[in-house]
Amino acid sequence: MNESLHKDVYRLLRNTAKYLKIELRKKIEEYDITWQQFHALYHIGDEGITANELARELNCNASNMTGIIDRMTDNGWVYREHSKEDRRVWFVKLTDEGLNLKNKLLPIHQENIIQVMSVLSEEELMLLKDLLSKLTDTEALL
Amino acid sequence: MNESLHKDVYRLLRNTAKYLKIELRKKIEEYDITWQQFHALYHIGDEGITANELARELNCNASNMTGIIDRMTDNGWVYREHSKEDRRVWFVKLTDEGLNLKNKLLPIHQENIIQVMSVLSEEELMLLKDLLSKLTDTEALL
DNA sequence: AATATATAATTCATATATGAACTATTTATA
DNA sequence: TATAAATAGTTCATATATGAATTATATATT
Repeated sequence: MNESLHKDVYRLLRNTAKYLKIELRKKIEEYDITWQQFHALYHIGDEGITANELARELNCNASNMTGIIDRMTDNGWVYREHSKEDRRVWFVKLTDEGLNLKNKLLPIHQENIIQVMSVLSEEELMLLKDLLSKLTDTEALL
Repeated sequence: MNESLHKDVYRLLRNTAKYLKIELRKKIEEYDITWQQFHALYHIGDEGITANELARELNCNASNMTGIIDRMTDNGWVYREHSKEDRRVWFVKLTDEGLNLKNKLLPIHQENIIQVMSVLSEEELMLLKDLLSKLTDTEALL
């Protein structure tokens, strides 16, 4: 098999993901929130979420999460609340302002995603989904 | 059309790219070089390359490049050489040590890429390539 | 030639990433 | 129950990212 095909597709995959991110990110950051802070907002539900869970959702590590939550706290969008069952655990919860911002930005972001992905037909999207799933389902990645 | 399909595929695309990167990165960083510094090494040919061109190759911005080149210089892998035609321009060139490291790591990285991508058949790779190309070929992204 | 404009690279301020070490708790186990 | 091992979150050091402002130089225009 032509082995440069592997490299070409890998490069294209990385670049595509990166360009889509840049495109979507630009649109979100127009609303004076960083990309990662927006994603954190996205994953904080009414019950709150722990820093560790949030880090897992964002695919980032816990130490990184601390700073992001700190800055969001400074911005008035979230606050920390100690867990009663486990004194080690903090729940991150939305302030009213944070909830408002989330409710405002979420539909915008969803619409942006649909827009950039709409280049592909439904058949193509399902096909792409299958191919990508194969790549992440490998033992080597887990 | 089911609109959550767009979001699912977008998320999968981002996650796949991220996991592949993490996997490949881990293997490279075993050799005591950072991921970005390795990619810089990758793109510096015998004639050298300017900081701006290098930044474009790495999809990062020029201000970022300065620090990466600085650290690579500290590590003894590259040096800067003033252009004779244009005093604003610096060429980044490989030292012998940098060239040795590049020659050592390049085939390892290529092999790693082939390994993770080999989950897909040649037909699947070509299909994936087509689908991804459609996503980056949109006007919206340029 | 004098001035305005553009360009290459850097510096600065801020926000992520990453992994190692550390603190406070909790859970497991001898 | 005393102690070891595990866990949640933080701090620290270092390396990227990003965009705005700055410096030095080159090019275009009058």
